[in-house]
Amino acid sequence: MALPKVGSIGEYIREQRQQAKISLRQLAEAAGVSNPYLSQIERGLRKPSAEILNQIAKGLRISSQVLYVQAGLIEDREPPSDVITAIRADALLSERQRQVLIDIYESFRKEKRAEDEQTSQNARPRHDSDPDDEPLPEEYRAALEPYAAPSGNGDVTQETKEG
Amino acid sequence: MALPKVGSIGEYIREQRQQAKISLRQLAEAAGVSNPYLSQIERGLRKPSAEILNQIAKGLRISSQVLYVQAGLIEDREPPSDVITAIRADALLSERQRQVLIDIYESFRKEKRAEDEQTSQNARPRHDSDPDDEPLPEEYRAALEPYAAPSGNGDVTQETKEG
DNA sequence: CCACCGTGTTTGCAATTGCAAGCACCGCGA
DNA sequence: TCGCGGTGCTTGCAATTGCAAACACGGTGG
Repeated sequence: MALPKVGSIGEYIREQRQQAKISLRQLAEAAGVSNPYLSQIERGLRKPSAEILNQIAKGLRISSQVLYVQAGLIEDREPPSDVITAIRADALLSERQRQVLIDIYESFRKEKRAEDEQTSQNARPRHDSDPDDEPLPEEYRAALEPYAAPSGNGDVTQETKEG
Repeated sequence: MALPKVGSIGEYIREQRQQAKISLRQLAEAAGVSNPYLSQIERGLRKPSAEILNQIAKGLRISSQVLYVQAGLIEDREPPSDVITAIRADALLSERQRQVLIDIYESFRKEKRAEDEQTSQNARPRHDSDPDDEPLPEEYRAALEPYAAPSGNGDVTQETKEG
């Protein structure tokens, strides 16, 4: 199962909510669902329907599709094997944004390739979870600078941005 | 709400099925749902969950997103956001890199939307979700703050690294 | 004629969603 | 010491999903 567990959708929602710095009740009201239910969803005790998922996405002001993908509901779609192509095809990005995204992506690819060469052709199927293996190199920091969210939503357990 | 107004999704499924020239039972088996339930769905008597919808889409060999749109679950003018899908499907990225890329992409989208609203308020595609929803709660300002400062200088594009 | 196989539909019922009400805990001010 | 408002969590319960079993109707052929 390459698709994420159902529980991960809850974690993802919670991460997004905490990142937005809003309380569970606030999001519940914004999304139009009850607070206890949202609590259960976030802890993976309930599997929300698409309708609820959609409302939560609205409440979080994020794409519904992101949540659907997280929930494993949109994975069968033919994946554009090319991230670059997808970025270029996205008409909702400005030219500069597109360029930055492609830039970052290529940098990531380069870094990954370097890693790969280091580890030889030792077949490593997945990186699994190496959360803090190594921070992002400086090059990417430059690209991220205007947004300056190094941790993103990846790690909630540790606040890397002190002071 | 004893009468779900999801008739269109059922009709659409039935059309697609008949166009594919397969029986209800065949599609039910291909989709992994029971025949009677599929029958009820096609006649609009039941509102299928996203999971069922996804399986039906698979059985029909059509995009799940099309069904979601038909079901009104992606009514939010979700653009060709294949970028997310592509990023998630790209096995050459580490989990962390994927997260960062998606994060940046979403931030770009948010920023673009804000720009759009600023430039043209008339052509706004009606993003109001609920009447009791506040126009733009302050909470989200806090959420966007680390990424972009709308009030300040929104220009994010800095020459990344390449010349 | 009646059994057989196909179509789609109706009927109960277990399992689940989603919610209202309430619980436990914490920080703050009187 | 209380009360007040905030956080998230637990508990029953109505409403709904989704399915197994059985139904009605039509064609085929022994």
